Amino acid sequence: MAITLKEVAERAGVSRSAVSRTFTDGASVSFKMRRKVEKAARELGYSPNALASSLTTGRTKLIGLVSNNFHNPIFLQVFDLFTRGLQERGLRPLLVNLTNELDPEHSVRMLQQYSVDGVVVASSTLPPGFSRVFRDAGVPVVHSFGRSTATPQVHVVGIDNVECGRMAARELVSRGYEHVAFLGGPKPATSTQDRYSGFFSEMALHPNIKASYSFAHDYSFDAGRHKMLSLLKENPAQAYFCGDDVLSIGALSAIQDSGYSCPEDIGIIGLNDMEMSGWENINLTTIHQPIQQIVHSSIELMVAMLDDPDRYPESRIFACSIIERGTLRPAP
Amino acid sequence: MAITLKEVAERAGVSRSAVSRTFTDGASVSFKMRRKVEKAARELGYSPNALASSLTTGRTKLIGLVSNNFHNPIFLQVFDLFTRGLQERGLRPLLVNLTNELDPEHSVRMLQQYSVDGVVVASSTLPPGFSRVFRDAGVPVVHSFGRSTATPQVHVVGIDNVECGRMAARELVSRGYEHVAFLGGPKPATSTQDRYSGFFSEMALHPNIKASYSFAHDYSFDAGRHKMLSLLKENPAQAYFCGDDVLSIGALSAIQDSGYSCPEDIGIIGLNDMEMSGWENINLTTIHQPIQQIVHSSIELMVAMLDDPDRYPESRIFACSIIERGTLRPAP
DNA sequence: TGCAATTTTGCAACCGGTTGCAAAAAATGT
DNA sequence: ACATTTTTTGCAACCGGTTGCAAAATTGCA
Repeated sequence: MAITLKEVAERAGVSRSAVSRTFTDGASVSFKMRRKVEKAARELGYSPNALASSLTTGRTKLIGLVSNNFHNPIFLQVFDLFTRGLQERGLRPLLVNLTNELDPEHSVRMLQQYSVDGVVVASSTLPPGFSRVFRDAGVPVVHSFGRSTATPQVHVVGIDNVECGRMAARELVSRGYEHVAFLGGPKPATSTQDRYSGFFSEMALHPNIKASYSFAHDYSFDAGRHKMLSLLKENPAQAYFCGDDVLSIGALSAIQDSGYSCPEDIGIIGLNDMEMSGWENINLTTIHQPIQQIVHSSIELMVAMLDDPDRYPESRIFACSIIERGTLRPAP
Repeated sequence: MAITLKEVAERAGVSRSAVSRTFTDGASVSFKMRRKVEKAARELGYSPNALASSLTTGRTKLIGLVSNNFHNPIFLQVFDLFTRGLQERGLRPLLVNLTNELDPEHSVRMLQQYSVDGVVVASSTLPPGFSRVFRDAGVPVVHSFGRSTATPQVHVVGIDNVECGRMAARELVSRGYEHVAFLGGPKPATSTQDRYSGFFSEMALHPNIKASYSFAHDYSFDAGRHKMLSLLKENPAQAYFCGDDVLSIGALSAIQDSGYSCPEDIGIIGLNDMEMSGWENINLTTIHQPIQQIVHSSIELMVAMLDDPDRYPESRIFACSIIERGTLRPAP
């Protein structure tokens, strides 16, 4: 068993409170006392038990990091940024994998049992109601990559997916395509819905351009490939705005395998700008989502909420931009 | 603040111990008592504080999941498997990102402060000494994807990298290549060293085949691409065994961009068989590393160690196999 | 040097649970 | 019905810390 406060106190010949105080900054300890205690602690190899102290302080510095997206490579980057960012601030990410978990209440209970100081929900496919459950349970929550609304009920940090849809549509229009299409991710995801509505609101301004749509059942390579293979069998569009990059890459592979070429026969524009999209043998034109900013901002917001749990919910939206690579033909 | 044991006890009109007992299985509680307590708990929305109980039981069910590899897509799968596997057993992964962390002691201290029940180190690039630090601190540790030795000092679960090197060499020999090469990952990584020595021990049996080597400074696309670009400028080999898949894909992109073609001009065999390697527009021939088995076995071992912390250290090695796709030319 | 103001220290209660032990209650046997 | 065994329950101490409060020690100032 590890060394405890009491043992240090005995060895240093002081009270337990004295030891406790030398290890809490801001406490009143004389220089001599501090030295005595630190010496004893060093000799014994003592380090305070964070969980025991959390009992009285009410702070664990544990942050639930909840996600359901463990198949999209962009989330590796998201986890990297979150874990490092949290660690730098002395917070500890307790990772919760929601895959196959149908009952959000279950995760809420679990995280409450561990007295997490806050929860970050990182997902674009979870319904807004999910993060609200945490809020209702009195746990500070930030929904990263969530849907931002004018009247947010929990803190949301992300992008304006409607605007991204418009942006993609404008880009395809400007390239002179006469038949464009939306190939979305999972239909129920808010990100899919918003990109869809943005895309078609823009296309409505161009009634002479044909615009169609379909959905892949997943933000995944296989789903994109599969859907595109079937689209290619019947009158495909000239260019597709795909749900995200990994879906786009699936679609690209389908295009190539079916004897078409991209961007000559069919154009593709993705969304996310994940690292891999820049690889020379993929070279995907895509809309850049500023992941780093989103994560940093989420952490900042979380830290702010730890001080003020009743902070008024806000939406933080970051601008996206088109990264031109090789999967759209040049404007005529 | 959350509901506590005491409040439930008061409402149910019983002692605190009675409440505690109804929530610890295996404890002696009469049916009537259990019902009374559960009713009160339900009405109050009580759920026990896991950290408080850990104080007396000495168990937190927290498992440190330590890694330094947040850039290799294969680790997303690793995290997925670990988090789900641990969750299924009622354990909670506390994620630690070691990127930029030079001092292992620091992480050890941090994990000790949180009284983790055990630590999984998931990395092929961390030195064996790193996981030993945990063992020395009295924390049960499993090193996944680590180097297995005949006399393990901590539990290791992984593959036989030396054998993989041999396997790759044999494969290239059998394909009739006359100049082969090893393009390793970071030189200090044990995985690199072992694959290197296996590769050359096999090639030593074929003195008439030219064999050269070099190292990329990282298991990454950029490192692979960069290294291959420079190799292509001077007398490249006919086929390369690359450090891992992501390195291979970087190398492939360099080959294609330099006007060579794969497998016609230059062959590539990778290692890992990550999901992406099977994508039709990558289609990499590679050595399959049974990640799922490794993770499952690591978790199993960890669970076993929770019951018996002094369990004798063992190495668990899983067989790899070649997955033939399109980046090696057929045997002559 | 003496006295008030300030700082440092220890006591003891508390955070939210668990558990050994003995008393109380229920079950069993005759 | 009573004695005996078994099960259930509550008391109180404990897990490893923190913290309000008052006593003790130190400091400042006349």
